[in-house]
Amino acid sequence: MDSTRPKDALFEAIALMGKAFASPRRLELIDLLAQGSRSVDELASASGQSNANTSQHLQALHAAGLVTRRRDGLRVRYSLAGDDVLALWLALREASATRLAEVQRAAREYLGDEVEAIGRDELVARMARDDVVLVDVRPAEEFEAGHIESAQSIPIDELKRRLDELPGDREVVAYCRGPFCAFAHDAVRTLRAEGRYARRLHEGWPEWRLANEETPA
Amino acid sequence: MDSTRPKDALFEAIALMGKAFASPRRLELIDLLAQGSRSVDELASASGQSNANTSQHLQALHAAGLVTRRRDGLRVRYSLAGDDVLALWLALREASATRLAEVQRAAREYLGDEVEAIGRDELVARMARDDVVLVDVRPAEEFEAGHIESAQSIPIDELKRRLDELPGDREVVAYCRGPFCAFAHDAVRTLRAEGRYARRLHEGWPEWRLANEETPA
DNA sequence: CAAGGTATCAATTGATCGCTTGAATAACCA
DNA sequence: TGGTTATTCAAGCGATCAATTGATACCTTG
Repeated sequence: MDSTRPKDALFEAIALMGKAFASPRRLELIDLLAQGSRSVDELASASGQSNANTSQHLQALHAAGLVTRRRDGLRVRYSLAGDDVLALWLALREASATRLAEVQRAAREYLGDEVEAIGRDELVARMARDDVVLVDVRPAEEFEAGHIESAQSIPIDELKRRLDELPGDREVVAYCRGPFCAFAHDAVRTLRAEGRYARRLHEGWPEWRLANEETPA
Repeated sequence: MDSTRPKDALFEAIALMGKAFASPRRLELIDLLAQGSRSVDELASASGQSNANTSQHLQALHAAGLVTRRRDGLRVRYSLAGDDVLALWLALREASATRLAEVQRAAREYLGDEVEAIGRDELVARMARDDVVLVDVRPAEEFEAGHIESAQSIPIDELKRRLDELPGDREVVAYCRGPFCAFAHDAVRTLRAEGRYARRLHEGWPEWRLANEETPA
């Protein structure tokens, strides 16, 4: 019963996709693409890598079936291949945060002191009562590529000088790219330093979108 | 805003887990562990690898937080670290089957011609009518480690000489380790060659168990 | 058609990975 | 205690991978 050879081929094929998740650079690219499609040099500068290296990693991701690309004039825009890929990335990130002390430590180091958070259910309830103002603190292009319905866009860079756009009588909830993105943490700290009551949404736009796709309105 | 260094540490930490999914051997070990806990040399012989090599891969999986181990007398028994890890493996397998032609080809090669399958919902309905007989064709130890409630165990090796244990008036549904396990396919082909009406359950025991954990009875 | 920007290719280097071999350790048993 | 089995450790070799560099291909604009 040495039927092991064709079985090896199967696992080798699956490992083609697994290998794509083995490099920190590629994970960062996937994380960026979770916000929406991007060109090669947008991704290169966002991740601080050379164009050539970024292109190479993107091709690896493409070979693994994780991303799609299409030409757009001079540029090539890459996107995640589908919501199953996004879900896979979120599951890996979540599992690593649960199981690896290294990840928890790195996250604390990167995000700084924990700030008060709010869950999706509570946010939905508060929004129904028109009780909070929801702020998307990601860069404007990402907001335009997709955002939570009733949110207003104030990129984290501009938050300090646009404080007066926020009504003073309601709590502020900030969200950004996800639980490992520092923007919402920074926003909450900034707002609290100004004496406002602010919390961060525990999840980011990709998680929100995915949850709403699964249970369509 | 060169906040990229601590962020790199985060992605590097997550990649520690990603790397664990980059080797076909380790994927095979994960797949075996999805059936239940196993000792090192059970895993070594099941995967056709040397003990030392298997032990090394298991330690890599342990360092990545994907498996737990405990001594049991002379042996060390490894298990998956939790259902989130199982879900992650199933998601990777599913995504790779969707996105990689390589995987589809290897699966066809390994499983042989497609045999008629049945989904979970239909099976549940038929079982409620006591209309089918459900057979677990995995090795007996795996059946004992956990199985679908009303199933009877007939390992694929013994199926041919135990055909008379199956009532002749009902359809047979066979299941095994999962959609990429050949046992159920083989069982259905064997039974059809004997003139019985048989189908395979589209999923295996781990998928069934996980689905029932999520929506507890 | 030439110029300029964007993306990819090709070749190289150093680092890491995967597997083997042989020795060491741990638990059990007589 | 000494023997046996299961697992792990340590060293080594070949193969693969990640990043750099410089050159090439592709598309648009003038």
